[in-house]
Amino acid sequence: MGYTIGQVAKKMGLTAHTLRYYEKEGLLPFIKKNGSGLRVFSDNDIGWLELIECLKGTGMSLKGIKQYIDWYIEGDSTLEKRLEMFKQQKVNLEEQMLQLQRHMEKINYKIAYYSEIIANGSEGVFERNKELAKERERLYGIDK
Amino acid sequence: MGYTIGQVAKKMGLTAHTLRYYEKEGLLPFIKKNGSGLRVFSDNDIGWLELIECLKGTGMSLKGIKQYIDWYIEGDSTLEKRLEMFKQQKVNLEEQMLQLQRHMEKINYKIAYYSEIIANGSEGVFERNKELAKERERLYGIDK
DNA sequence: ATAACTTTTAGAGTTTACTCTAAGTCAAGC
DNA sequence: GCTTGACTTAGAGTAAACTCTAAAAGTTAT
Repeated sequence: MGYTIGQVAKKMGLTAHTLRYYEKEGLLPFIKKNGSGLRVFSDNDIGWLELIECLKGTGMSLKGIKQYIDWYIEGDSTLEKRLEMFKQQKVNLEEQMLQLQRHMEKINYKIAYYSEIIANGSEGVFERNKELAKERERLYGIDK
Repeated sequence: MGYTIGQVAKKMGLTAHTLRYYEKEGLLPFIKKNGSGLRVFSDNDIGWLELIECLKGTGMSLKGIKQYIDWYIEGDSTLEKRLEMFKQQKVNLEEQMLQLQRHMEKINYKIAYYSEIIANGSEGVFERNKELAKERERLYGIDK
């Protein structure tokens, strides 16, 4: 129920430096310190870190995350703002997922292309492999 | 078939500054210049930019992208390396997509949570809304 | 209680990917 | 021919997110 900065860093895949940096930037305003000045992280703090990870991982800047935390601290008068923020983040996320799917198609094509020419040479590759030619046409006009 | 830097910037959603920067970093080694020193972008260059967009959008650094381009220029001896790179990028991409799905669950929960308490207040929210309580339990232990 | 390790602070430094400036050249419309 | 806007270069500046340093103090294992 009380963790050191090193334990949390390990658990969350961050460094202690980064955790101190986050705190300095106002992203971890609830962390307590013990009598000797050492940080004591609670499960609640871990929860905040997981939310930070989620928002950062969906493209929000630390500044944007801080805005959310400031709204949270401000209290119930900011409930709509916070809801709106998550709704917007959902829209962004949906666009990101579509984008990644498009990137996946391109990368799958590249893998198929390189596998083909490594196996059978690049001469007449699109005459030989019609599937590849079709996919190439669908994705580009010319391969790179 | 020949575009100015401004036309390409607009088309690709970048700035002319960024395109010059990419060229300086070795990411666009095939761009020609006309008699007066102005860059003339071809469809092939656009294709390279689309590949750069794909690799960048799947988390590769410009340095990593340059490595691929250098391998491409080096020729057939690097075919396996290039294939391996795309395979690795696919693995990364699959992990990213899973990650985004997990983030989506969290964000959907937050939207449901805020919608609920904006509509009906925060007192006894989890006693009132069992669906929410269940989802909360699944995702956390405690809400933030 | 001593050695080895972790944490503390303020502040400086680094990396990545742009982003802008200045001074000049080029191109298109009137 | 002139104006307006786009383009050129080298190089400086910026923003975000860390990342590290140094010196001191706290903690843990033997």
